[in-house]
Amino acid sequence: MTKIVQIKQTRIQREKRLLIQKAALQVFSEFGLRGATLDKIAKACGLTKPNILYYYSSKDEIYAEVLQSLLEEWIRPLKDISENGDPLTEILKYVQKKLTMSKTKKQESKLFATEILHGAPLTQNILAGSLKETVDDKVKLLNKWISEEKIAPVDPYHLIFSIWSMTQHYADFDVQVYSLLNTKKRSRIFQDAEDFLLTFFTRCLKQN
Amino acid sequence: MTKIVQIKQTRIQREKRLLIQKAALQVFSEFGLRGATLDKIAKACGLTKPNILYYYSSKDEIYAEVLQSLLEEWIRPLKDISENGDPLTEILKYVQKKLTMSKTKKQESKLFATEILHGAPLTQNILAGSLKETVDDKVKLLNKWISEEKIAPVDPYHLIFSIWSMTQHYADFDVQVYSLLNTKKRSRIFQDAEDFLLTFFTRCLKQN
DNA sequence: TATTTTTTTGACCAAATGGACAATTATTTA
DNA sequence: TAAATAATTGTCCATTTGGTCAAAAAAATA
Repeated sequence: MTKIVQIKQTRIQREKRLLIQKAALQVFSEFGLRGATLDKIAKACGLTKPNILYYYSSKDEIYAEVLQSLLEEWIRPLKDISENGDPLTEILKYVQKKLTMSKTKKQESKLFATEILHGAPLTQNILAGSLKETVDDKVKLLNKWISEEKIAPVDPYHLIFSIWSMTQHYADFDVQVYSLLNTKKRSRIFQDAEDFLLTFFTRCLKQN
Repeated sequence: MTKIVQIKQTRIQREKRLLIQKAALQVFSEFGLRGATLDKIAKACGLTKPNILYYYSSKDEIYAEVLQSLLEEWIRPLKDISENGDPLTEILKYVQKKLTMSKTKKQESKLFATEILHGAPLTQNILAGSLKETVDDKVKLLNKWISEEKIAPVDPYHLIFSIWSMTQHYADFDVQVYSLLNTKKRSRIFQDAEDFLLTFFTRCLKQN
């Protein structure tokens, strides 16, 4: 008795899986893991529920895959902080990159936030694993810059947390941010945010 | 035909409603509105499901009440920023207060975050109403301080956002924060965070 | 084009869940 | 303490939802 295992994905499989992932991201980020239903995902991508379950064996599997690919993207820009560039410039570039992600990847940011907020059941190992490695690495670099007096002394862990929190705020809490600004300021949220953040971190990190 | 309407709450009603609220906060903050079930809330407070529904007519009503009381608490400290105190000191005091709330009211912070993250369906009117009023009021004050050159110039809206995001981060993303710190630093998160934030805002706002 | 393989779907199922309700028990009040 | 009111619970129900399955349709392949 041999079970035939399909190795290579067909064109249709590639297309449909992507289609499902996109719809799932949308639905999961709006409703969370438990609030999202297969029917909603099905509707969002124009497939039937059993059809979705032909490509993924369960709702949780879809969630896990969406989350996985999102996490890699989320970690990446941190790695780009380079030992060779000008310290302040490198940090400001990172801030800018994260802010841009909040603008262009709002759904991803919200889904990630929801996952962490609820205890990161599927993400904990990644947080404590590859993310921690990268963070520890950059913390060392920041400490080096501090000891060389290239940036003002700060706790590098908390500096990283502050960058994450301030930039992601514009994605995760967009509803609140919008509610509090008038129409004029609403239209230039991201410019204003960028100006603010760059000024802020410059004042805080510049050596004088 | 007269329907008898009970005006005054009995002792038992007061006690049990509070009991339910506490349990509900716990369950809602962990699982979100949709992930939370009446059974979980019932278990958490040692009552039966029908008994809970004797005090609240639906799960949504419990959620609304928990959220309502949480929101008032959430807005309050902002109002305390006083025109009369020293500007920088007033702002730093607010930062400290918010950070303390992240430490002592973690569940509340998480529930609030989840609500906003998912579009603030029950909160939007409060955000655009009484919160916006308070924020606008403090923005004026900050602008006044800036024009008087008592603090360095910044966009006051984004300054407020930055305080919220950085302080709440320690409650909402606690799992991530913990995962990334080693044991030693873990035990003094809130001291380190406070040092960091006070240094940070001082450097950013001090007039020189 | 005939055959095989992949894809799609309608119908169905079991578990979970919000909620109703009548009957019972406990507490207040007269 | 008797009557009235409040509180509690076991049982039940309808809906939602994740998931199954066999049959039909479509696509790929020989």
